[in-house]
Amino acid sequence: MGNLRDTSQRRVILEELVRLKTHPTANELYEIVRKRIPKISLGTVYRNLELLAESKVIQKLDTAGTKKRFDAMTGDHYHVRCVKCGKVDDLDFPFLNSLNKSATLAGNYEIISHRLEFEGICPECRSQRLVGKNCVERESNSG
Amino acid sequence: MGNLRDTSQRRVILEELVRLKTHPTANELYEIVRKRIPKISLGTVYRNLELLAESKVIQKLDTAGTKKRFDAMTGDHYHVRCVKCGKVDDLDFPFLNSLNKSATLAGNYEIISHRLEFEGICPECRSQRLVGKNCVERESNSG
DNA sequence: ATCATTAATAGTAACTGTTACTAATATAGC
DNA sequence: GCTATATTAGTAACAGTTACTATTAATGAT
Repeated sequence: MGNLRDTSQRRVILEELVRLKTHPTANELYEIVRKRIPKISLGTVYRNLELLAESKVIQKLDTAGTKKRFDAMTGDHYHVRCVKCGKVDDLDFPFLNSLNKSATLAGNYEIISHRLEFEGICPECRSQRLVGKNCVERESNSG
Repeated sequence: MGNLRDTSQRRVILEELVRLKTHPTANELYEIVRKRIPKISLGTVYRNLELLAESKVIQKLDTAGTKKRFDAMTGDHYHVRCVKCGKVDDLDFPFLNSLNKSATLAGNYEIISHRLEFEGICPECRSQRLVGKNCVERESNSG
């Protein structure tokens, strides 16, 4: 883990993030880690998530909204966010390596990366719609 | 403008956003509008940007980073952010309408939209690099 | 031009999400 | 076990944003 010391807080933070598939915010992860380390500090969780992202152990998601999210899966891949319940899932979609080159040719920037995120309705919310429940749209309110 | 009253503050906020091509944050726009309305309140700028976005008069950009950005150009189009100087430009790149359908077929979500943003080096920073100046990377520090 | 209604404003307080500070503690290497 | 130092908990501070309320301005009718 590079130059980072092997503290129990850091290990538990990483273990829980690896276990989660929900790309949690720092606050959401903090609530989970607190069950195992009751005296852990929110600042410790924030700091460790940043450190682990800087060390490429995890990935920080620069997604829509004002909260940072984190992902234990560090390879290039896309995400999808449910506009009903707000859940963020991985999307098994081929990575579009050619996009950067195409975009460089299209304009006058030298393109080095892209970020692509999808929005949709997850299977659970889709099945609720079919049943006829009137799910009130919750997320995608950026305020 | 829908049900919105035609106040001078609202008109100036919209005029300046239309004039700008930099997809400014609320604070950046506030500094510009204050030159024309010295007593305008930051809260007024925030509230009007949200109202204008809700009324589809402008577009709110859910881009990377913690600050909201706004764009007077409401049609579907992509943006590119310079990793050197932080500027955000429009990218003249064909809108990938088929992405949503491809993504729906790839997974179990019903995809309804996507957001795609590019990162690169703008012409100005590219030309500085060629001249040999050591530009220290500024943005893309999410802290 | 005036009036009544009501949306909108300025200024301020409060909130959310995040980061910095510092005394104390834990890790790592010897 | 000791020393150096990274890391922590708790707290303060910060950045970005939104809510509150007395006051003001826009609007439509007359």
